[in-house]
Amino acid sequence: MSSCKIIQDKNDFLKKLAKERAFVFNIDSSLSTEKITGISFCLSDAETFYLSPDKKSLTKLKPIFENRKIEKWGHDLKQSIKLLSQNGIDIQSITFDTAIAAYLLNPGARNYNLETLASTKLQKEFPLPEKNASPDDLLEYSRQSALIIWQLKEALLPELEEANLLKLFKEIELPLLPVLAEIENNGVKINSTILENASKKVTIILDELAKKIYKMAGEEFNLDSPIQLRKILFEKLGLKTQGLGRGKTGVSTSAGDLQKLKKAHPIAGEMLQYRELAKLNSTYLEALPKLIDKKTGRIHADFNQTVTSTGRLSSSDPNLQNIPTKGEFGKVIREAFIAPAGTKILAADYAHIELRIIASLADDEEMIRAFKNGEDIHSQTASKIWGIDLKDVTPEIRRAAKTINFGVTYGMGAKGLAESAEISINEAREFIQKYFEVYEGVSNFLRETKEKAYDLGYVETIFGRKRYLPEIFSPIPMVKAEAERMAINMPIQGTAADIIKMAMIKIHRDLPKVSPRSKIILQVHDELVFETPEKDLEKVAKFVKDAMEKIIKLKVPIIAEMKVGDSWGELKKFVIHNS
DNA sequence: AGACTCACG
DNA sequence: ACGTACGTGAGTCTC
Repeated sequence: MSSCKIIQDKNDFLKKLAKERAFVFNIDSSLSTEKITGISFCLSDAETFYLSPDKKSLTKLKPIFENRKIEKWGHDLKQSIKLLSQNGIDIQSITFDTAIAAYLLNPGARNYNLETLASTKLQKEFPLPEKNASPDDLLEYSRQSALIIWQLKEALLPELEEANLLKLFKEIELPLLPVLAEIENNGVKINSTILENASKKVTIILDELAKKIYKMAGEEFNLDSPIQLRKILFEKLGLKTQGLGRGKTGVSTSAGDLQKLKKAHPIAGEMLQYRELAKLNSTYLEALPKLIDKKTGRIHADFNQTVTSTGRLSSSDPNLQNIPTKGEFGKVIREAFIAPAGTKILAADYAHIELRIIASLADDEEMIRAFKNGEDIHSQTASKIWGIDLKDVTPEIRRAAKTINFGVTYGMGAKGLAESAEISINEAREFIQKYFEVYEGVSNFLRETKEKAYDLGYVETIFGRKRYLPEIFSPIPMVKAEAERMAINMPIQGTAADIIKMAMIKIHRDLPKVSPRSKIILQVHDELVFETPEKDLEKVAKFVKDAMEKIIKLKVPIIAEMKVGDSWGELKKFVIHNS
């Protein structure tokens, strides 16, 4: 590693940089202040340079970073894009990100930091600096990391080509990077008073529930401790544990199992209420107000691009993809996600996207006809499975059909269906059998997908995103069955992820022309959320709906449902008028 | 650090 | 006889 050359003079370096065809850069920043503390570079002849940026050098860097003819390579560049953007630099032509490349090559790895990649891809030890490292050591580490990134890029590019992942990389994942950076920089406005008031109410209810439960238990205990609850339920109160789930430490007290205990003892119902409210209070009502950024007054979550095995995004710090939707207080929490004065929240949801993808991938005649028909898909499924008229489908029957439609995308078994649809295992077996008679193409598709996983060791989406499943060759039936379910689910969930990512890229590119002040603020797997000036609502809704529905042509129509409101919690269907 | 539980799609 | 529906992230308890 000592072979790399070092440029000494800043102006010489900037002149040289401007003439490069491509370079690696790596930004160091302070975690607390989010300020750029240094930028290391690696140039074409393995020369490295470390820049302590001041106003002047950032000004000189701007035209270089914004020059579309100079390619920029880096590692985990989203944070860098955000930092540059906050300094008025709109970076162009990012053509390699080593973290994303490594993720596409093996999306199950979970860890794509430089230290790990240097070891696995370059057989090099590149340890993190010691805790008591000197400033010189840190500078040297930063410079070395730029060189490592260059070498990783050289190693990963042919691997992407070999695995046929280059198109996915260039056309979806890299263009998505600045979209995610912008979503994170945009953030979402929160009315913390709504959350604080709701938390006060919930705390009072929780106190009352606690008193009730202590009385029923005959003693006080920690309601948040599953172990203590287990002792109360099964030792002190002597409730039967038959038919209940088991974990590694004993009988489960999960919501599903408490539900089964409701008939045996009223304490179960009270615990269910306690759990529901305690969850909302600690995870959302109390937590979210603390995460409002003092500078922007908004919450800026992370949208992670290299986490999931299927190609979905994930969200963290905080997770804005699991904000409650159900119940009285669930609605209140969403009502705290507000649109600033003069704007509205606009939400666009793909309707039954995964089921449409199955219909298309499986080329299932019956399911394709159902979607083309435009009627409610679950009712149609119910009508066909039970051979009854559409008008005779009761809500109960429809609910069962909905469960089975969902279950198909997960590779369900009779037992799982029986549990979640609250029917007997025999009934579940019968439903599944009839389902595969009605949707024969789906049945064949699921079988072929498992066979493909076994032949190739991986499965893939329509865009060639791959998930490797070595467990499919396991001699242990349970391990193999698990891999088969993952094999079934990934092409469906992953294709949906590909599709919404493509839509996000198109929308991000063209939205400023339609409505320069509109912002993408959230992505929740099949939903995009925008903040839009009221006067632009009609044209933005029209543009977004059109972009989402036409981003790819399947064998069935793709439908995006539009909603609008003053907050994420009070959205009403938005009807687009014909022009 | 791991287990449990539960919020979302 | 049995542990079986996919993908996440976070708060809390326990050791």
